[in-house]
Parts: sequence; C-alpha cells; structure tokens
Amino acid sequence: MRDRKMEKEFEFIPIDYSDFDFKEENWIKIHGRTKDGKRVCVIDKYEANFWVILENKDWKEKEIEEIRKKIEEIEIENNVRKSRVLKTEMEKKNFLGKERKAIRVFITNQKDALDFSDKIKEISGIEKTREADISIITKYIMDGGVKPLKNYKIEGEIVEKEEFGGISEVYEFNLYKLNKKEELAKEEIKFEPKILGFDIEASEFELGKGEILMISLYGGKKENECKKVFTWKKCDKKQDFVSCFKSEEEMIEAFIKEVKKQDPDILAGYFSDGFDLPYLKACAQKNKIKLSLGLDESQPDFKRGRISQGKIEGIVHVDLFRFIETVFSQYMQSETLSLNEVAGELLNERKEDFDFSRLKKMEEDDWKNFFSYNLQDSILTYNLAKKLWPDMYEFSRIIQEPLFDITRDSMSMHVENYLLHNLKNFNEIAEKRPHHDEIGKRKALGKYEGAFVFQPKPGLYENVIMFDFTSMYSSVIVSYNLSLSTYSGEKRGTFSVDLEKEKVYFSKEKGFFPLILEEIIKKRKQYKKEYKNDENPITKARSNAYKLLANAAYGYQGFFGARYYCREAAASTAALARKSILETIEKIKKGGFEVIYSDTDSIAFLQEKKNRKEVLEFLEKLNKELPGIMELELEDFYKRGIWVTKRSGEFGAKKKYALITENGKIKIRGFETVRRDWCQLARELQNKVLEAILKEGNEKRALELIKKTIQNLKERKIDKKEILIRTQLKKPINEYLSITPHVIAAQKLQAQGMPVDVGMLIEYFIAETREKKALVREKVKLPNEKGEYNIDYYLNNQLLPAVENIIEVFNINIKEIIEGTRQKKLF
DNA sequence: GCAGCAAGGTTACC
DNA sequence: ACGGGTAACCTTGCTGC
Repeated sequence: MRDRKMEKEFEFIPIDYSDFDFKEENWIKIHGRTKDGKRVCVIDKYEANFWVILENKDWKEKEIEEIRKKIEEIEIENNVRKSRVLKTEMEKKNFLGKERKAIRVFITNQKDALDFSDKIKEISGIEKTREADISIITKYIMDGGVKPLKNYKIEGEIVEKEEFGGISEVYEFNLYKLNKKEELAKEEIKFEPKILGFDIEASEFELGKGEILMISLYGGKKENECKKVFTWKKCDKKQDFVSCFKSEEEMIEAFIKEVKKQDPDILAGYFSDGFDLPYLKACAQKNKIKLSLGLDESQPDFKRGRISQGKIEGIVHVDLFRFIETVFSQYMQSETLSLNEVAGELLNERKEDFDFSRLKKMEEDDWKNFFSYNLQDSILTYNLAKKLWPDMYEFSRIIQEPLFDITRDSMSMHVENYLLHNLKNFNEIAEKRPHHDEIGKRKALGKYEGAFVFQPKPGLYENVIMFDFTSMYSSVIVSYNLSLSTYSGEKRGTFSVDLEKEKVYFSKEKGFFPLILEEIIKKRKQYKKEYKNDENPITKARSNAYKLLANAAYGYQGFFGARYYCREAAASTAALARKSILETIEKIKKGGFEVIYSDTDSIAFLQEKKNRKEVLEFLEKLNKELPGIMELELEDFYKRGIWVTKRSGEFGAKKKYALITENGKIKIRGFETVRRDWCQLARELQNKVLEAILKEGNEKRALELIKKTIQNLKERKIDKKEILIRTQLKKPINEYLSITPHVIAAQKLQAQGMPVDVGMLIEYFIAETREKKALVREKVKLPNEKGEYNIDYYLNNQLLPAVENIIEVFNINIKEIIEGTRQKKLF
C-alpha cells in the first residue's frame, strides 16, 4: 500500500503550531513554508508521555515490575474520551541534579497526563510524577520534535482526503505526514515572512457593544502590496484604498476574503488580543457569520488568561503591544506604550490626527480623514512588525517556542522555556510548576535583602569615572553555583552564604541552571562580537535576546511562579553581589580614588590626578582578583557629574544624579526630568538647568533660566499642555483608600462619559479656586475644563522642588533668589 | 486647627 | 499569575496637642 502513496521531500520552515487528537493519538500540526515560499502543513505524531520518579531506595526488579504493571492498568474516562497507558519504560534520569530511577509513562492523550498523574501518585513506592503539566506543543518540542523557525529537510507523504477524519479536506494546499526530518545548518533558507498589519475603528469602546465602522489592512512581502480600508460608512471615491460595502456583515466578509487572498504568515495588530480581534469576532457573531480567518476555515480561538490570546489557525496573530510590553518596555524611552509613542520611538513615524469628538456629526471630510487615520494605524503596525521581526525570529529560535507564544510570554516564561528545552543536555526531568497553595507559601516568605546603594555626598564633581559589573547577578549565579538543584541542606563539600537569619549551603558540583546560564552569557558575548563585526538587525536581535535572557535569570529564581524557584539562591545572589561591590569599593578607595556613588552593580569615583591609561590598568588589576566569570568594565569617563540632597534631610539622595561626557552627552537618572508624573514645565526647566550646570560647571545660566520661567509662570504665559500632570490609574477607582488628585480626575473623566480603565494615564491640572482650598485634589481640573492654572501650586509644588536641590549644591537658597535678595551662605 | 508623621501611591534605578 | 529589592517624593489621613 505504502509505495502507492505520494512521497515527497522538501525544505521547510515551521511557523505555526497546533495539535489535534486522532483516535488514540496526539498529532502536532505545523504550518509553514517550503524553501520556495509555498504553503505546506506537516503533521507529526507525538507520543504523549510523562515521568514517574521512584522513591530513593534499593529496588528489586520484581517490585518495579509490579509498579509498572499497576501503572499500565490505569485508565481515565471523562466526558470527552477514554484514555489509557500504552507502555512504560524504565530509565536512569536526573532530577534536580541527582540520579534517579524513573519510569516514562506513555499514554494515549497528553491532555489527560495530569489525571493519570493523580492516580499514579496513589501507588506506594512512587515519590512524584513530573512533566504532566507541560503544554503539549512545548513537550513535543522538548521530546525532539520539529523546532520553530529552524530549517528542515522533510520527508513526508501526502495526507489523503479520507485520512485522519478528513482533516486535509478544508485545506487548499498539501498536508504531509512526517516520516523523516533533518535539521539543516544555520539559516540555509532565507525566510522573510509575509506580514499584514490590521486595525479596526468602532463606534463604542466596549467589546461588541457598537459597530465596526472600518477595518484597515496593510502590508505584504513588500510595502503597499495590500493597502485597503473596508467600510460600510460614507465612502469617498477619491480615496482609492477605500472599499465600500452595504453592511457591517459584507465588510467583515470582504476583510476575511482579502486576508485569505493575501495569505500572510503574520497578521499583526496593536492591542489586538484585547480589542481588534475579539471585537471582530463579536461583530461577526452578531451578524451571524463566521470569522473564518484560519487556514482550516476555523475562527480565532481565544485562550483564557488575564488578557485573552487570539489564535488563528496557521496564521500567526501577533499583538505587537504585548510583545513590546513584556520584552522591550523597560528599555524604551516612551512614557506610554501607545501606538503613537512607540512608533515615534522605534520608527520615527506618527499616527495621524483625528478628532474623535466629530464621531457624532461626521461629514464627508471627516470620514475621509478617519479612513486615512485608520489606514495609517495599519501602516504603523506593519512597519513595527517588520522592525521587530528579527527579534521575534531570534527569540523563537533561541527559546524554541512558537512565534505565537514568544510574542505573548513574560520574561520569566522565556527563561523557563529556554531551560525546559535545554534540560535534555543534562538528562534532567523537568520540575513542576507550583500550585496555588505553593505560590501562597512562597509569597508569604516575604522579602529578602536586596542591593547595596551608596549614600552619595551632594556636589558638583569634575572627571567622574563609572565602572560596572557586566550582567552582575547572572555572573554571581554562575560563579557561585547558586540554584535550586545546587542548594544543599548538607555542609559537606559545599560553599556557604550568610543571609540575614540563616546560613545556606550550595554544592560545589556545577548545577544545570548555572551551567545553562553560563552558556547564555557566553553566547551573549559571542554574538555581541558578531554584531560588532557585522552590524545588522538579525545579529543585533540575537545578541539582545541572550542579553535579555541573562538579565532575567536572577528575577526568575526569585519569582514565586517559577518551576526552579529558589529563594535561598536568589537571596544569596543578592548577598554575594553586595559583598562583591563593597569589596570593590574598598579596593578603589585603596587605589587612591574617592568613591562618589554606587548602586547595585556600578561604582562612580573621581579620576583625581590619574590618567586614563592608569585607570584602565587599575581596572585590569581589579578584574584579575574577581572570582569566576565576574567582570568589571569601564562604563565611561565623564567630564562632570552632579549629586543632590534629598528634599527631606541633608543627606545625598540616592538614585538621582546627572553626568556629562567630554562629547557633551548627558545621562540623567532619577530626577523629575525623567519622571512622567511631573508636568512638562518643571521637567523641561530641570533638564535645562542640569544641562547648563553640567556644560558650564557653574550655576549662572541655570539661575537665569529659573527666573525667566518663574516670570512666565506668574505672567500666565505658560501653555496648558505644559502644566498637565499625568498619573497612571493603577487600580479601579473605588479601590483607592486615599483619594488622590488623579483619582478625582479619573472620577471626573468617568462623569464625562469617557471610558476609565485600569492602566490608563489620567491627565489633569491644578487650577485656581474661588475659595481657598486646603487639598490639592480640590483644585483638580481636566484638560478640557475651563479654568486658570494655579500659580502658587505650580511654583511651590512643581517648579521649585524640581530645581531647589540642584541649586542648593552651590549653597544658594533659590527662594531667596527669586525674592530678589541674593545671598550666599557660608559653607 | 494645625504640626508632624505614617500610610498610600506612583515612578524611578539597576 | 505571569521577574526582584531599593529609593525618592508626592498627597492624604490620622493622632495628639
């Protein structure tokens, strides 16, 4: 029979993963492209299994046979199906670094693994079961399946229409049952995905409440291949990208048809998990049509989660907002992650303006603007997706998880998945994910001591040098072997760390977590070098992915939801990092330098009379004395630096300083200038004041700037947008115990009929009031409310606090200056 | 009624 | 439920006089 079947060999890029059950088997469906860009779907059988770890004792063969027999007899029956054990295999495995006797249990359906596991745990002699809680696709890849976005040579046979209950019938291309696969060398197939950006505009914000007014779709392999706005509202024939339809229903169907015609690999939206896609589905349902975007004609599937995840079969739906939020936000300058700001920062492109208050009285020109606005959103989304493609691609290949998950997982998940996919190199069985009660216990343990921060002496300094440790916490974990599997209750052959209340021990034998992390750090170095030799988006993304993984490893071990959570390891990492930085500070002092500041992994000190060569030689000497892979590097030489006092007390403020290099590059940390909850007026003034002082080395020009701004404020010359204060709403309005100005502003917003959601940035200003009011919140007004800004407030609560401590460095009291009585105090 | 401090709250640094 | 601790500094809210 078999030789009559069509066998074929082709090169293949796996892109999207899903699974299906057929009879008593789990199958993985992998959508992808051939080398020449044709769509194919490869299906691969997954032999569902998990592990049983036997108690640690001398086992007689007969006893084990009995246990295996008991396991093999277990059956599970639920509403959906009946499952059974297919076979068991004995293997020598490692669990948390220790050799263990383990039974691999093969079952008919991975989705029932936890149920089997529960029953098996009742058998005596069994210590625990593991890997029953790993998702089927992750487990398939862990067990040697086809890895996402790697290059393969596949030998397979065409799935005929009558096979597998007819799954190939709905497809317009071939499905192949995988017979043999071979992973090809690095990037033999140059793969550029076809991306489409999409965006909808609706009449109401609440899901499905209103109508979808228009849908835009933009992109292709090249720009402009698809450039469309679908609408059923007033159409202007002059806008050739607009297609008009008779109803919402027809518009949605035309959109689906266009997506099918374009046949993209990636459909990208911005906040589309939370808005565009579920809205589309709700409106399709309202119109009694199917949103059949999937390659198998299926509708998007919304997995439950904090925010739903919209999965489309065969096409990777990427919500760029989520990817940026979880992976990049901490490295971005943008104060919000709105499409406008993010596109501004990453692409130097902006959204178009549209006045939403026109929505109720739209005229022809308004519609024209609205269509154009809607199209621009899709263009930005497409351009962002193009820009971030190298990062998604590298993350997916390095972590070995499908694109869909890669663009949604948190950093802790990324670290965990990287570990899971590398365990086989250590013959390790994976640890389980903590249950609810375990998470509760972990959270209840409370905080442990963190980083050391040096108390700076306020002042303006010349020639400041900054050293910092490269990936400090990660290099501490690696150098001291700190992890769950190396954490030891015994003292023999161990290394000890003194924590606040206890002494903890770690084995000297290298554990898999520090070893995997060491590999990550090595690769980061290697690819950083590769990037420097060959600067392109791919080498940059590769180097960056390893950097992010290395930086997240410490947080992972201290995260209560982690499989490899180890509070002792996390606390020890912080303790040893503290010890290390304190020792280094002492050495720098002994080297004849004055240390000015230090936070966690960096040290700032004065160059004194040493030249740069001597400083670098000193750095080299320090490095030779550091343990393991720990490394200190030169961050930069600075021409000047300023540290100020706290507003309460005379001490130097931590986490607030500003530096300038010889080239005039300014680095500002912690000051109000970089805080978004201060008004623009105060931030800009502070920024200019810092710049003037750092550039000129004295306060003269800074004082002029301050006086001028205060004068403008008093003469009411300040534009409203400069005095707006923006604060994020962190929880629902009614949960606030203390009613702060931004809560009042949010209440007012709600009263105006605006949607108020957690996470929103609330804008307001402090206005003059007729009667004297004591509390700030009593003077709060929304930007669209009439009223004049409160001069007293902006002077005393915004401008002065922003510059007072900076000017104080020169022994000048700013209040006296502005009152005209200039007076220098004796120091 | 008000000073002084604690607590709540947000956003920064690394 | 989806990394950590350290720190500044705002406003409100309470206590005690």
